[in-house]
Amino acid sequence: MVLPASPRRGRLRRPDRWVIRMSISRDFSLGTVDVSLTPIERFEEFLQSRGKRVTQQRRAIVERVFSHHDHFDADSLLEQLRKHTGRHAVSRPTVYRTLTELVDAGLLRKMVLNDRAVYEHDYGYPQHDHLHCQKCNRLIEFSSDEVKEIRDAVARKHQFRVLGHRLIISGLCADCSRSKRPARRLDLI
Amino acid sequence: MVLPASPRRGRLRRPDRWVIRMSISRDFSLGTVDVSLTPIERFEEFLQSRGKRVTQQRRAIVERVFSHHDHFDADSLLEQLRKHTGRHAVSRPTVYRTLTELVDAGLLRKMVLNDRAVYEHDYGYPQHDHLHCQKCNRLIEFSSDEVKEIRDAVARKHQFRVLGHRLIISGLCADCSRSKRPARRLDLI
DNA sequence: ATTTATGCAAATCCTTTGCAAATCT
DNA sequence: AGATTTGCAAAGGATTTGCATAAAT
Repeated sequence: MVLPASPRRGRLRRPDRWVIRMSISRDFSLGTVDVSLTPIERFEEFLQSRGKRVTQQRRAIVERVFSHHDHFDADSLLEQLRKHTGRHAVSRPTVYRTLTELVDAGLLRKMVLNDRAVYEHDYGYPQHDHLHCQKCNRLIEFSSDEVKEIRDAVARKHQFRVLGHRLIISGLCADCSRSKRPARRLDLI
Repeated sequence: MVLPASPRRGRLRRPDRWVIRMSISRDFSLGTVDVSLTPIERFEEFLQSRGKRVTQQRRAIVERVFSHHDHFDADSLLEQLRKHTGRHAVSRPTVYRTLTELVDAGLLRKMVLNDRAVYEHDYGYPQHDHLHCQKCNRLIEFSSDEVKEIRDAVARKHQFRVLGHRLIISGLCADCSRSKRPARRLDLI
């Protein structure tokens, strides 16, 4: 993902089995990510289990969010919805509210980069970590079993019950380290 | 440091003050941290190299910050300054401005936990990562050479120039995983 | 004597909330 | 019908900034 602007993609069909499309850099194969429910179905299940309702807005948001694999923030999602959903766009508060629900439902993961919340797919997507370019803001995903091993070993030693981890390696991506312009200050990782 | 129960933006009032419960756990020896300059000296050097001035406020802040090893945020620093520096306290904007300079100078590291910026010593302090308890907010420091090795290997593979990394393992600390109360939602790590 | 810093108040930015109207089940 | 959601406008909270004054070189 390159934070400020994000690319657009086509609409989401409804395949028998949901397929993840890629668009950002990724350094591991997805293999056959096998999830029995589509994100929308999974979300509806979640909503029902909590006595919440399946509204058009919630549906529109999940569809847009899972129409392509990318990192995004509330603003970019809002803009995508305006572009793609036209007059049925969703309001900003609803976007925020739904994003929170999607995280609760385990469909999205949230992280903070440069002082704003950034989301990425979680449901049906393999666990991974990130390289973050401080200059162009690009995110590169990578996966390392060793990280998880270290994590678990350290946790065990401290009798700590792991619920997750986040590793962000920050610096300059190949392109940016070639250019002369100075990098921005290492800020909020 | 035990961070306060995180007030989510806007929804809750922030507590007037939380108690900083002694310093944090550390799982590696400091060894003989060998730095030729004291933090204040180092900072003065930095300021001079940039044509900035050594003011009483900046001095007061560095002294307070390095008077003990702990994690802190702008508010707690501000309060410490009020307590210890009495009427010569420093204003909030100056605290923020100086904190930024200290990060630039390499004296402090900044991270975001529960939606607020948290700082810790960097100068003369060994590189390390954290275990973060989602329930009590405790931070446990640990050090692992392997993390750095993995980091560098991954970076090499991507021709990525590493400037730093951040690994936060979140979950429940030993104490909290014993207790019955439910953990808070995995939020902003 | 200059120039940079400080403090105050006000502004920003992202995010959340109160409430009446609209929408689900 | 009855309950939950939505959208709007406004509020919140951490952090930043404009500007006149104070302090450092």
